[in-house]
Amino acid sequence: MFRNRIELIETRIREFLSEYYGIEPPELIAETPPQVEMGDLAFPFPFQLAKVLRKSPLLIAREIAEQIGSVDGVERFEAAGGGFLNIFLNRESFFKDLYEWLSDPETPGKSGKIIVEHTNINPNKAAHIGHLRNAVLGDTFVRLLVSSGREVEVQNYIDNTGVQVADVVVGFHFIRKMSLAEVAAIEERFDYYCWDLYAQVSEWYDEDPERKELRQQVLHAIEEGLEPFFPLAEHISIRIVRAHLQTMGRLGVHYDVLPRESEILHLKFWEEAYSLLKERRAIEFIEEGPHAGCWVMQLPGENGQEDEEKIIVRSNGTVTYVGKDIAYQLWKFGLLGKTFHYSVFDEYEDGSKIWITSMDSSGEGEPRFGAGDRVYNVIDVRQSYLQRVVVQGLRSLGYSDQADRSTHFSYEMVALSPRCCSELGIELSEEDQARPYVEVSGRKGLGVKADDLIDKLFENSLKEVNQRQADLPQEARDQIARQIAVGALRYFMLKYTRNSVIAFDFAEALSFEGETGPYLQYSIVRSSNIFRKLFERYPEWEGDSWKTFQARLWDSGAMADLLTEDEVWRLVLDIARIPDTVEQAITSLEISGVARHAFTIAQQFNLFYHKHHILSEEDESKRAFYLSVTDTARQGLLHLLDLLGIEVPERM
RNA sequence: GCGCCCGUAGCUCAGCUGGAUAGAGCGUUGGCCUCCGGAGCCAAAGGUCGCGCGUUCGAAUCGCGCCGGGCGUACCA
Repeated sequence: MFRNRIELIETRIREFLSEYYGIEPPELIAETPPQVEMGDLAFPFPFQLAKVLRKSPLLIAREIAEQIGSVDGVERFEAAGGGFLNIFLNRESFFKDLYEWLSDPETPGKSGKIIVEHTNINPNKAAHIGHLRNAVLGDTFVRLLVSSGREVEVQNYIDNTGVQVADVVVGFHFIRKMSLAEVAAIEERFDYYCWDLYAQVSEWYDEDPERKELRQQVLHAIEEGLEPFFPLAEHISIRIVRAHLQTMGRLGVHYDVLPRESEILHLKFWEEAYSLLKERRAIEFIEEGPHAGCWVMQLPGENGQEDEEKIIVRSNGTVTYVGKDIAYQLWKFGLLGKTFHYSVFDEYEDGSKIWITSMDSSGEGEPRFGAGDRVYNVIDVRQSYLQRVVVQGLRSLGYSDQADRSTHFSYEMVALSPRCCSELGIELSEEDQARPYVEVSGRKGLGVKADDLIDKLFENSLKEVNQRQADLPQEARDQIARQIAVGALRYFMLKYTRNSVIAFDFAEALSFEGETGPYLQYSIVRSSNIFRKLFERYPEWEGDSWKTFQARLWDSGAMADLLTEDEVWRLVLDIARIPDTVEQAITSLEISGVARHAFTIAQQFNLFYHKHHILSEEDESKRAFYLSVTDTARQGLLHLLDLLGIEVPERM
């Protein structure tokens, strides 16, 4: 709604410039003045016109402000600074429109299915904080897309036949010497058990590099479906995937389908892609040189760089990981001529199902996945090179449209601060001590497990809730503590820009004060409390009946006077900017802006809350006005937190 | 070597496609509950925006070159 207004104003300015000066102006960019007192919009274009019109920018801005006349929705124009054209909106009509928009903020549907792949954790150990960043970013991005009317399919790829699973199989079979039955009988947390085992296997390899032969042997057996390794690998990966879904489920992260590498293998996706790649000369066979005997793809060098070769098929005939990824990407766009079968893997509380790929049809009701119009792969920045290869694969095959619609949603890793390491009891080398952060390493078992962090957050918030809400039954307190823990964690993962490395620090992650999820939740709880108390004190305002007082105010024409206060107006403007913020987050893949915007609004609201005592306001129309503002902030924040996947407790 | 990213307050980070006096949180210091809940609010202190050129009416933002740090660059995934 804000955008529409701006566009109307821009059109009018454009008309005026051509009538009055007879010129076509450059791009009109609407900015926000540094202070509300200076106006609601600022146009710097007079600076650019100065040369053409041979007048000072300030003079131009003045002429326009004086001559343009009245424009719909605009209170007045003003020349400011060295030559800005500033605009003051008509606050009353603006506020009323905003209020209406908030009652139904969703945008109409758009056609085309968007596929978002995220999480994608190797199913051989517990999830850690790095995986949390991926899942929370991916899940939030999905929420943003859905709210803007897009159809979205969420895929979580499972590499169940890779080396990482093989390593754990090696650990169980050769180190622990356990059978499948014995492994199945393990009662302790399986993902945690494997976390330690995987680290142990890595050390075991280091002691004697020849032991890595076992990995190859196991890997081969898994691919071929041979006893005893294949069933063991299957058991491990399925059990770990369940653990991962459980972990992510705690944060409200859901998936539609789990495509597995085993099906990609057995349904011969790669063979299909391979023949396509050869047929269309996207890859070539190398006769001599260091890559002799390999099939490689040419990567056009960026800005004057030399072309590079990326090996897709090794000289021994086996395919690299990227090769399989190209096949998978082709399938995502429905370009492979092959597809999976599916069976139900699990069901969420809301009744929606999560499907997993399978070899055979499970019968009726099998959904159709893949064949998207746009694909986003949420993967950390370290995989940029491989993602570039995948996209080049599509392009080389002649699918340049699909290549253009393939997006690597990249983000920086979560690392551990040295302080965090010492808190975990991890000893660092002097060299590592001096670093700003240390990479998480599953191989070394170095990291913070996702569930441990969530547990700790829950424990801390429960302590607070027990203090503040002692009268509530335990179950209710647990529920609130859970919501706060999730709110804190999701916000923490979203507040940083994508390409900043998070040097994980417990003190910051566990904070509930300042720029945190709980601060946002608290602001909303406060606004709810106002209404609850209102209904207690003024029964005639109960439910929606306060809106009759609001309607009276709106008709009275007293609104304009009440909206003169800049603090209130700033809050209103910030709420009106929500759709822009969301749209910008989608196009720039930068979600932190949405998180920050929510914080800004919450801050403004808290300021307003402290400045005005709403319930004791004697003047009914003023009271109705303050309630309208409260309601606006509340709706805006609820909408934003919904997008961020953060629930709001009843009390806290 | 080459490519990508980062360098802004003591610490952690914002700063939109260049725009008006560089912001927030934490921490520090000092205030604020006869009042809708203090997970809150207010105030103060704290900055050569890594350095140097350049483009521009205007640069934290764009270009080039340095310095410091990180990550990629495998017949690993």
